[in-house]
Amino acid sequence: MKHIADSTVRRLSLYLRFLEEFERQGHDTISSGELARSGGTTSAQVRKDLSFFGSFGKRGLGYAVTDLIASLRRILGLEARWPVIIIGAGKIGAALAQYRGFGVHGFDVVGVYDADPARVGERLAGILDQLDAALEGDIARLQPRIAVLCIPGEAAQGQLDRVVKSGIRAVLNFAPTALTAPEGVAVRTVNMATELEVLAFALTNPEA
Amino acid sequence: MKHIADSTVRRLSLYLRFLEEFERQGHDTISSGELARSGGTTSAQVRKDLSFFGSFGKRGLGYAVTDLIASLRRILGLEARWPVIIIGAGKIGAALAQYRGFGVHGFDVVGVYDADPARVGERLAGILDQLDAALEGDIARLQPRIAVLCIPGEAAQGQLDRVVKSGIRAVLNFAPTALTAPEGVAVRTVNMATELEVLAFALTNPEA
DNA sequence: AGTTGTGAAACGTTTCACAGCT
DNA sequence: AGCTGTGAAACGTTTCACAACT
Repeated sequence: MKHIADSTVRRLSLYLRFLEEFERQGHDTISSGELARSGGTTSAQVRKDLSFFGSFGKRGLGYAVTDLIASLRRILGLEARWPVIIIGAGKIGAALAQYRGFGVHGFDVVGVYDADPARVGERLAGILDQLDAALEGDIARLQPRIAVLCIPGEAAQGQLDRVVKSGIRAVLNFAPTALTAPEGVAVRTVNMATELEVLAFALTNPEA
Repeated sequence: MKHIADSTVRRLSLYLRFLEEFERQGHDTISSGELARSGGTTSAQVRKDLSFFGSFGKRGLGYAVTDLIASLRRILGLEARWPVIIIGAGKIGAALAQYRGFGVHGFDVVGVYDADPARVGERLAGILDQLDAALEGDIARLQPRIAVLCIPGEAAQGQLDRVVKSGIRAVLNFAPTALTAPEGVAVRTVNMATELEVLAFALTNPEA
């Protein structure tokens, strides 16, 4: 397959989100123009994004909402459910562990780990474990495919290396550090400080 | 000023993060190559990013760490502190409100609002307020420059319109919805579902 | 008539490569 | 000798515009 741009995949995810809403509202077809408005893009962009994966519409008519949802779910790899572990049960880790949206979108939190498993209390009972040597065994047993890192910056690279060594190939990083991973491991970093600084820059340089 | 790419601003923020660490380790000069490694990019990219704003290095030598930190802080608009309000005190909103990293990086949480101010309890006491008609008055009085939306998707556009009408020009959105804002208002959306779906795509299409 | 799918053009970003300083 | 700063080249992404189809 030809290489697909990150920006394309991000938009496909947004289209899917909007289509699900659109279907709930009882619509059964949608045009690239309507879909574009939802994602803050253009109709040509929508058609181009989809064209990388095939031909899903009917000329003169648009796209069948239910079919397009199914196609996008298949393209994004959401036909199966994805088991996820969360490393770090501080405020962010604990908030994510309890976030119901995970499950709705096809991701199952199968484990939460913290160096101090007492820290969060009974709400994570049954799922919060000691972050120690047992992690490797748990990964082998539960086969999580994605690890979410919610630990301090200085611990992040170490835990990333560790889960990669155990076979995990996708990491979502909330630590405020750029991480390096071997070829074939997907890492996405969500960095609060950077997001705020981009906004500070925009406020400081309104014309840029 | 020439338009600056979003990707450039993001990298500047990462460079700053790394430089602060590098300074703490006692180094006083750094080359574009060393800085590049930290941000997962190339030395030419680092030099190009900086060149949009001026000339900060010494040929043959590199960059003076402390000076470059000061320059980046000025470029990003971090010389003053930025007052921030958080709309929504659910799990994510409450976690952010208590996140110390905000303050460290020059952002002050001056208000947290929720439709039900009883929900979080005493830890946000003195800062958590009812999300009601008083918001407009608070914005006029406290002059926050950035609003962080931590509310359900269906409420997000409404609260965005509201804070924009009160004069806020920068919004960080954690609701899983694409938002529209008038020209001149910077909006950044952090969407958990999309981040996970990009990882699911990467796992499903290892070659793409 | 209306909308898709898609090559080609336009645009933007990154990489190259080297002149110019220190 | 070493490293920056930067035009120019290469590359990637978005937009255009229109033929193809319903």
